[in-house]
Amino acid sequence: MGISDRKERERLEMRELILTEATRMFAKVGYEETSIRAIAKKIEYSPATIYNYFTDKDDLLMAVQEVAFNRLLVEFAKTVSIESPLDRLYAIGRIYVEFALANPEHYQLMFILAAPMKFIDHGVKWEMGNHAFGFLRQTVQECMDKGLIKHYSDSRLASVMLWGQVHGLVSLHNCHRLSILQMQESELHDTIFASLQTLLRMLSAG
Amino acid sequence: MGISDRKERERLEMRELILTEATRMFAKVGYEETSIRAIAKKIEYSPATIYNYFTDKDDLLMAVQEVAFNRLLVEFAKTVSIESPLDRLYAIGRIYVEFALANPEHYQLMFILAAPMKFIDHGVKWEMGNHAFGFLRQTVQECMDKGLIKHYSDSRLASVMLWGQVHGLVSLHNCHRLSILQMQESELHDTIFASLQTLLRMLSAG
DNA sequence: GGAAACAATGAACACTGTTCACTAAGTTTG
DNA sequence: CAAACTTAGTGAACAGTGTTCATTGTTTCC
Repeated sequence: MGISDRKERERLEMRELILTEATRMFAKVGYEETSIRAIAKKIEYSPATIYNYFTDKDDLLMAVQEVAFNRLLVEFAKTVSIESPLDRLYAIGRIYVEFALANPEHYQLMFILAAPMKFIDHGVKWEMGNHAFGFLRQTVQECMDKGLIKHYSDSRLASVMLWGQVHGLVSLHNCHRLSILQMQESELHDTIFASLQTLLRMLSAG
Repeated sequence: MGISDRKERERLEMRELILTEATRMFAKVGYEETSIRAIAKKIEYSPATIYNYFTDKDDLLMAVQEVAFNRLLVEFAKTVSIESPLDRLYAIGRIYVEFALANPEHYQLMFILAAPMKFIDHGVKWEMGNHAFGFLRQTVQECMDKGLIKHYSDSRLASVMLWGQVHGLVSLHNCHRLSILQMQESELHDTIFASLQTLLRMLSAG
């Protein structure tokens, strides 16, 4: 049936139109500050139309989160060619930090906002998070297999420590809490990268 | 003039009434989910009355942040009797984590929400943050003076690394991002404390 | 050509933070 | 004591939010 194929295609195109605009606007002014009405106006449709393609704003948020995660994963994938797992680990951390600094609003809806996790906890898995974390953990495991990280025996624990370190610093920075250091923007960035490097050095010097 | 004294006192009492209720409700359901109308109803006043004591919701938020910070600082103060600066450092970290886990919504408005920092960056200092960070930094400095932390020469940098580590883990946990570890709540808590301990051990084993 | 399916929407609902003219009470003055 | 002034409290309104739903107009099917 060619007609229903076309309908399906048009439906996906419409969904994509909304999603693309939402992704752009969420990145620009943030999730909370972007209204359904504003998205509708930009794509020249009625606000109610959006609800024919997404059940609610949270659903839209989840879709944008997926887009953002895929962008991060594309960056992560560039590190597979790095042979030394320790170098690769640093590269992953660096990419994570750079992503967070370059896309603060997307970072927020991936790792900070409570909203997208509503239906998590109810048995539903957080697939995107799992995927990204798995990528990190794999490299950490490789480091441990080669005896490059000795402080830990469980790659999950070492990974979560690394994740916590970089997430902590970039999120403090993105919400202006590091202003107390009275540093220039570039100095702050350097501080974050240096902390990552220090942590890795200490972990590998076990 | 006794009357204007009484008026001043009554004004402060009214401010306190609003602030107390706001503090309670922000802790219970969070800042965003607490409406001015709900606070007004609870204290049996009109919503407009609140605006006679606080310029807007952000102003109220800042006042609650101060209350929350004072509570954290009271806990911090209990560590001054610990002689070993390294033990004291661990105690401070533990208190920080426990506070964040016990008061997630207050933690959020102290360290995560962007709103209260609007007028920061414009030259205004973030006094409460400075105060709490100063407390941490002092102990870190003492550790360095006694040669207990060798990886760093600047206590600011060592402090911000520690802060980043604990903030990262508790904030990931509080917004359910650590669900991917599929651990029990108590296991997650242990993991956070263990990470703090590991970091301190590594820093002191320089 | 008439019936069924469906995408798009205008209007409404229940909220939100916030403002402001107005009331009523308390305080100061003549 | 009464009149003038100050001030705390408020009802009503405004502009905005996410969301729902009956109605429209078009397309597809028989």
